[in-house]
Amino acid sequence: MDTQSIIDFFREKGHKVTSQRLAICKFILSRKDHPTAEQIYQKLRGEYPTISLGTIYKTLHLLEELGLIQELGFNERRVRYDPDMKLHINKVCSKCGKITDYKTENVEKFWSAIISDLKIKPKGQRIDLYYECDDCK
Amino acid sequence: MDTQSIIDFFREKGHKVTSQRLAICKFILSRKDHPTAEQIYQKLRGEYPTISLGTIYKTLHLLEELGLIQELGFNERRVRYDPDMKLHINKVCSKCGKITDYKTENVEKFWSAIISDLKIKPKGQRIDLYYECDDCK
DNA sequence: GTAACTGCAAACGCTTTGCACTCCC
DNA sequence: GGGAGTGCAAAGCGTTTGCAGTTAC
Repeated sequence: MDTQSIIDFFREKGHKVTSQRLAICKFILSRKDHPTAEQIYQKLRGEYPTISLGTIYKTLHLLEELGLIQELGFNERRVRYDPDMKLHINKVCSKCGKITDYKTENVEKFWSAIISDLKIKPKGQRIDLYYECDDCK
Repeated sequence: MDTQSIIDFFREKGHKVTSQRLAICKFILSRKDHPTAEQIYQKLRGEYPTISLGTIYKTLHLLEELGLIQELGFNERRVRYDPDMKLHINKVCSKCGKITDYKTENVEKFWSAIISDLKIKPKGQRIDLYYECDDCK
């Protein structure tokens, strides 16, 4: 999603476009490591010295409402934000907490088999696989 | 897991058996609705009027360490506790938050195909499927 | 007897909220 | 110009921690 598409998207949905909102949105959508609000804050306060955690949270909630990101509660206290709304597996290292996304055709195939078994309309999903990553072995 | 097995299990692992610990353990292991610490507290304080939330949390952490239960962070603030450590899908209503477990042979096949693709030793998993339950439709 | 466990209350830390100020549109 | 958005600080709230008293073994 490029900058102009994001701007158009907000306006279509009736939300104003501010530089903070745009920066948070561009940042989270480009990340694959499921950052926390604090990490986003630390990263953006260089360019936007007056940005506040409150604004980060409000923007993230807006993005979730609009269906652009997903909140993932892991068993740390903090929530992480995942910009990938499509079917994928979060490979989570149970020691260091590092998260890597994983996708294959097999995931798609087997998931759709399960969905059709269940006869329900899925609204989303979240699949975690816990393991020990190479660095922690 | 019956009462005697729980007692034996604690002793084998070198932990003392107290009436509080036993009650918490029996309660959570029998539940399929992934209760929160507060719900466990409210339920048990009838029989154990002096039991404290601190004890509930300490016991739940012990049970997790021992591999008897799993902590599930959903996007509420509270953590839920799931006594089913085996492969299953948490069907989560995205409106009311109700959770139902689901298991089939297809789920097993789905997961083992993915595991063998990935060539890693899984240490656990967590699969959520979000939908709208009948009551919320 | 003593080390582990409990209960209480205070501390913690992430997240939310309220409100005056600002800035898109 | 007006209402949505921001920034700040305080409040909220689930969870953790410390410690004195208690209990299992």
